[in-house]
Amino acid sequence: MLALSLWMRNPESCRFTATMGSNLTETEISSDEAAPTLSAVAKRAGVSSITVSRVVRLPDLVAPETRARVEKAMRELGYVPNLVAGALASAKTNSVGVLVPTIANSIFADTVQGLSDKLEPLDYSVILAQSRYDAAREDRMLAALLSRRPEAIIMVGSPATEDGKRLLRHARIPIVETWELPIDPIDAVAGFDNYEAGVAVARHFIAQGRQHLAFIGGDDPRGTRRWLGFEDHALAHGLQPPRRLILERNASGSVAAHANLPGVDAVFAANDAHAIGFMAGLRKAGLLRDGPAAAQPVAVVGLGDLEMGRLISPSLSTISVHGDAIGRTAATLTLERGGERRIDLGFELVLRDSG
Amino acid sequence: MLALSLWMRNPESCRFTATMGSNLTETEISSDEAAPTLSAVAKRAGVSSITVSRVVRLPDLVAPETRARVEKAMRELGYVPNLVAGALASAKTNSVGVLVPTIANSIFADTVQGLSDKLEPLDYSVILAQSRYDAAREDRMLAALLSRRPEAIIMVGSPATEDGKRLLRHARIPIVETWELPIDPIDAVAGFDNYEAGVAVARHFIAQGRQHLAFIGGDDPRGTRRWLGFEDHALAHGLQPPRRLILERNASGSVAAHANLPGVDAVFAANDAHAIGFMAGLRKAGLLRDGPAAAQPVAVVGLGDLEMGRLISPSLSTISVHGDAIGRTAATLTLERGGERRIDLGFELVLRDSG
DNA sequence: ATTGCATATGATAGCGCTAACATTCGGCCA
DNA sequence: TGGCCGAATGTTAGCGCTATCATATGCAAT
Repeated sequence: MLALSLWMRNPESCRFTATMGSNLTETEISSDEAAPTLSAVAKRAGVSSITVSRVVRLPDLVAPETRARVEKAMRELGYVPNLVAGALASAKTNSVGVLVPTIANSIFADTVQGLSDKLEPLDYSVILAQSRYDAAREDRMLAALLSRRPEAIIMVGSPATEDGKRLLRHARIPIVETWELPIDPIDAVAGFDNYEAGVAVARHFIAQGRQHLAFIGGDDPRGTRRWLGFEDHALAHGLQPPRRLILERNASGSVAAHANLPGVDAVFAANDAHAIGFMAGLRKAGLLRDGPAAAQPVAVVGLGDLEMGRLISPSLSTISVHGDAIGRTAATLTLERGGERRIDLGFELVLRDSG
Repeated sequence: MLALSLWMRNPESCRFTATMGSNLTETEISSDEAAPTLSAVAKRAGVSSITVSRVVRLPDLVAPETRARVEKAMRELGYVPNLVAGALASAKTNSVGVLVPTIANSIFADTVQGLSDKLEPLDYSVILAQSRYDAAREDRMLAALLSRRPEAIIMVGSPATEDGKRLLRHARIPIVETWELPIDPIDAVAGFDNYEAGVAVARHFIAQGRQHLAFIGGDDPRGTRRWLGFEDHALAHGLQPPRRLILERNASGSVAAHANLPGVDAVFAANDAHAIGFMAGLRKAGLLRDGPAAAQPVAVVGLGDLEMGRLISPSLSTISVHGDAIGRTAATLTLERGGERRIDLGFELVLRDSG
């Protein structure tokens, strides 16, 4: 193999062997040549490079025998098209930028999964960036994404800064904001009404006869909208002002949360992880029953409908949101320019045993 | 604004206003011009395009006054560099391809998070692809990634097919395989020994006096390695052959699993989600205690150390694996060519109340 | 035979940027 | 005073493709 490899270093030899009908495979190509280009394939197949380009992109335009010859040359050289060059020449990158606050341990992963599943079969690539809930980093990431000239940007929420919004507005590509329904969207929207989700939970707690409500979770824009709906509805129905506890983003903090909420008999957690952490705290305090919601000293409702919430005991009541549907819808909105640009995917209050 | 916008359509007018010292911002640029290029900025600033290029990439090489002038022009035009063109010219894309089986509800999200956190500050972009545990799709995704000419590829596991391996070997870029320790790696490795993880759990069950072992989970390569270690160790210690139940990838299937495992008194679940699902089934069957491991009729150990496992009751014993550390290490391996190329990040058997 | 038209292929000119090599100009040393 | 150097800027020639417009060829319709 070494000898072969050295021998192969002369491109003419390659060509010669191929002409002689050897069935060289790409494994046998010398390893110190530059990656083969369109024109290398063209030369080997005895056609012009545009014909090779057509074999890759528009095979129907090429006569079967020519195509076969070119495909053979591509295989022999181990040709991998260079989409960077292709994108520059065609002004089409076939990529979409995706910006999420975080991908780890988060429901946004479902959204990324959903949109990838829709886009990958269409030969779009996903360029992923994370803002980590940091406005400055978000702006940097948006600029970084845009400089790769994606065909569209899909993001969770809206840009936190005016600079970010301006950047997107000037990009002249489809922009999809997700997981909320901004009043003044940049372009398209695929989400649900976080305020109404808060209202729905408050309404449920009130119907259940709960008196002292609390909200736990982050203070990101979506969490805050949920809180506002929750608070407004509780106040409108004459309850004591609900309490709001802002927690770190990991669920462990929520375990200790109930100590800071004396007298509270119903808790809306901004996401299921927090809800489950909070329930762990309740259990330690002897305030969790395996019975139905009515038997719970403290009712708990989460948001997200994690699979895990169905499995634990007591099972977790939650606002169910279809993260993957949001992703798929967002993908559709990037591909179709016409039609409705504001899609409310709604949510559902799923009542189980926790509250 | 409309009038201004129309008026601005004439580039000469733009230039004129700028010359007059107006503080136009990019919001005021007409919306039907093509995205500004380097040379548009250069023309406006009265320099050559290479100088603009230097202001963007090597600002120290440009005199402060020139730089200021160029930066002003960039701001006024709302210039966003075109990295596609830059990548083609410099043969450097500043991107890495990342291939995971799935990102939703999975520990791989931690790995993606970890590597992004390391790469994004260095101005690398992450191109994300999912194989969905499908060998054909994996090969397609690898080819798609490579055609974008990433500087490196980071993937979970090894390519399932020879074609995939060959593709990567010929790419002549750093390749990092993660979450396992292949005997014959393509290039670099950041993972742990799945076989030994299985051994560790079997050893623990034996020490605990358990007699009838079972393994539940997927039949992907890593799950299978865990099973093999588990099985080998159990057999070597004279136990009955352990049972293996292959489940769908969602945890719900595991809820019913114990019905198919009569007489089993210790279960190793290939991941924490399955473990928690299995425990939900045990609870329904009255086979779960809130006491310590020794009190459990059926011991359960998971893998992954999800935060949730610590929160539920009984708390979940698990093989702890640092997914984010795997990601960060993989990122480091893509950036540094020298040094150790096979990094075993190990695992830890964390014993809690479930087994 | 001529026209017309579809099919198959090619020549040419960029896409927007950067690498590599000039060039200019003042200052400083011998 | 000539030569040399570094700092600042420019010129040129691509990177590997694709859009666009030719150019051949065969064949049915006139």
